Amino acid sequence: MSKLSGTKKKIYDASVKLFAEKGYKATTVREIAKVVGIQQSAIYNHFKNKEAILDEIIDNLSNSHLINLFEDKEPKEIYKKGKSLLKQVSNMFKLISYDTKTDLLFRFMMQELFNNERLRIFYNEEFYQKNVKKLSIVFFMMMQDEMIESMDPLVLANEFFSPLFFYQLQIVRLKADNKSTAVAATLFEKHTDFFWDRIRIKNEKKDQLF
Amino acid sequence: MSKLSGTKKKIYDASVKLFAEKGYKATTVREIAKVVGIQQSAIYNHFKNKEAILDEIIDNLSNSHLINLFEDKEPKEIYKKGKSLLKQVSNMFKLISYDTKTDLLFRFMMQELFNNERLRIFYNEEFYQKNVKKLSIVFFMMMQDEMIESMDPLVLANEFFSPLFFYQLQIVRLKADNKSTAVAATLFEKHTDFFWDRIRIKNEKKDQLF
DNA sequence: TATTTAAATGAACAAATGTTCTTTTACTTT
DNA sequence: AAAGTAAAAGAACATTTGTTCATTTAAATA
Repeated sequence: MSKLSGTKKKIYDASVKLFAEKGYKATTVREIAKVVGIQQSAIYNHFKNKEAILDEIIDNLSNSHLINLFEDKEPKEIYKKGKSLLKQVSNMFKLISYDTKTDLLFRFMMQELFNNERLRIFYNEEFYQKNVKKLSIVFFMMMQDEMIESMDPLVLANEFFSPLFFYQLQIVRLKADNKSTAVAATLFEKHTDFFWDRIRIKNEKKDQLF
Repeated sequence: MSKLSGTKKKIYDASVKLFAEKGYKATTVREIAKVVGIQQSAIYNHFKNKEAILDEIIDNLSNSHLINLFEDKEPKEIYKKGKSLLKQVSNMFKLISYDTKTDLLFRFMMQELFNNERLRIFYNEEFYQKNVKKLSIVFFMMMQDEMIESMDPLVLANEFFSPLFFYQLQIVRLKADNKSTAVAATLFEKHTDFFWDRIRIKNEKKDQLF
């Protein structure tokens, strides 16, 4: 997407912004053109029609940082990091909600989720399933290594994932009203602390001191 | 809302359905009229304009079951119920996502969240803050009664609330594609089990048997 | 029953919107 | 410099959409 002709990229970026802020249906071709600084008819030199812009945005979601919580590293390599790995994942969610590009993509995704089946498929497969499965593999390995308690890894992955998603939604929603996100932002770390502290297998020697 | 003239209620219900399924902007007055079975002009005998329908729906969200997780009971009366109270709250979320009326309201709320400031205020104050605060009071009392471990009650409330919200969104999304919700539905209970088991203060006598 | 009121119809309008087409401009290639 | 190509502008069109209005129909009231 980065190697597009200047104008096409501008149209694309303006559309992401407007679709995220107002929704696809409420955004007009004239508005997009105005943001780019061209005539509405010029848009059709770069995209077949309005829907083609939408399709291209959805196509490119897979390449965004929206979904790469693990930076493409394999579970085997990283599970030993324990809590700091979870901190890292939690931080990725936080970054997504604060980065000015990915937060628009997240908002766009939530905005159009119920209006676009392809987007629901992306959300389910790439954003949710893929990450939760990877998380559950990591948790499974942690269990085998007796770092954390044994239980259904998939349930555990969902329990770790879902608050992060929710807090992310909170941040993006608060930003939509230019409200302070400070309190909500602390919940990312507090979640990881709370979560890890309740699943980790505690050092018995330490415990017996009490 | 129930004591409206027949036609007004029909318009209202059809609008909720269509707004939830396609979004406010994408729904036309002619579509609403078609679902009701009248001419589009007849709608204006009951509502000033299209936006007035939207406003009335938002006004009435406060009266819906969408937000009453506790059935108006006071924390003092209910905190002693412990886990079964959490089960009950968890079940309310599940019911909302399966009830054919409230699931439309929830979908409507998520659909229009970023397009309507009044809706965001409702979401924040009535749906989120109110329930999380009530939850944190309940948790605080449980802590004082030494039923659960001591920690920040508000963090705990968020940790309990957020997965339920997420699973609710999952159900509604899956239903949008007529997919099976069976797996997602089990997560409501598993969340409560997981959560309670990790915060409750365990009976020491029992524990010492091991 | 006669009269008033409310609600539905059918036609129409004005504005908005996606899209197309022709012309003009600007840049690249030979 | 000339020719060719890509992109922008400007005008226009066909639909869609929210809304209005005069007229008819139905229901309630006196």
